[in-house]
Amino acid sequence: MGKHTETLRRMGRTSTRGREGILRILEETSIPLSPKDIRERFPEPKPDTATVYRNLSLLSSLGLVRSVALHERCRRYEAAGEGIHRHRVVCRGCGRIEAFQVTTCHLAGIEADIRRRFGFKVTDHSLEFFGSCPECRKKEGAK
Amino acid sequence: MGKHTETLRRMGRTSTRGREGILRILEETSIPLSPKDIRERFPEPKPDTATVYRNLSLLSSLGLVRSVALHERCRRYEAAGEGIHRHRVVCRGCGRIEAFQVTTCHLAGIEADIRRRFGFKVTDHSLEFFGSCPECRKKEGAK
DNA sequence: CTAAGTGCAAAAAATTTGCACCCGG
DNA sequence: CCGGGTGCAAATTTTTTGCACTTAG
Repeated sequence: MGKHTETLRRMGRTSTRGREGILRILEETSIPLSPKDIRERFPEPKPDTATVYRNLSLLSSLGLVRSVALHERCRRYEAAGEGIHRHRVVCRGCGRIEAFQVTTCHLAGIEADIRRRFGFKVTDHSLEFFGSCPECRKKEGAK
Repeated sequence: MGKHTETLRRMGRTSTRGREGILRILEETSIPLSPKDIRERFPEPKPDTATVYRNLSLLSSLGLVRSVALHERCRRYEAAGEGIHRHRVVCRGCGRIEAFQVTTCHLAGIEADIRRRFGFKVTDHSLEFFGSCPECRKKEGAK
């Protein structure tokens, strides 16, 4: 049916309104969304909160979605996929979030180092920046 | 009284058992702890959970403590300070956490870039790695 | 038809808040 | 003594779970 039916099918899962919806919603935004945000963006009838959580957890384990931690009370999620590799800057003042792509991730060296030192095989990383956006800096004076 | 009385005093705050305790506990561990972990490591009488939360939030705003997001249900905290700059590797299989220091953080370039592109002044970042530890890789076979 | 997915209600876990009492300076 | 800090209880918020009903394949 939807755009992701195939992908889900290939992974042995059914394509449902809840799953298609979450994937679509996450693809339409550049900043990660909380489960609540996601639910609210569904057209009526909105899926149950429990369904959103269950599907996020399933899609995460399939690698189609990834959780992003921005040091808030709740987790956020973003679409995950092949070439997708984004990072974020979060303003400590107003909470504004900007996303950007990094051309080459300078972290390959660190990952190799981790492999050597701990034997951990790194499959993923998360990198977030925090600071003040132009507006908040202006407000606070010459900080 | 305690080791941190001076620091707190200088920042216009009182030194109390709760605050000294949290700072001491976080300095004694290399992996970040959850509020619950922290409370449990207090000798009797343990402070109230609310007190732990209130103090973590205060110490965070003073920059003496920092929250670390490891994509779990709860936040964790670590001691923050001058030269302290640690990152972590988390095993997706068993949850084991290893901490390590990075000699030079390769991120200065990215931070400058963010400044140029968004006008954000980056004051901090968080970088976490996820993967499988040697034990979990062994268990799962030749992954 | 049948397993997998969903809604609904309730539980569990994490975090926050109000208020009265207590203690550090 | 006084204001900030704490305990205790209760409220909020986030996330999970059990169960009966529905639906995709």
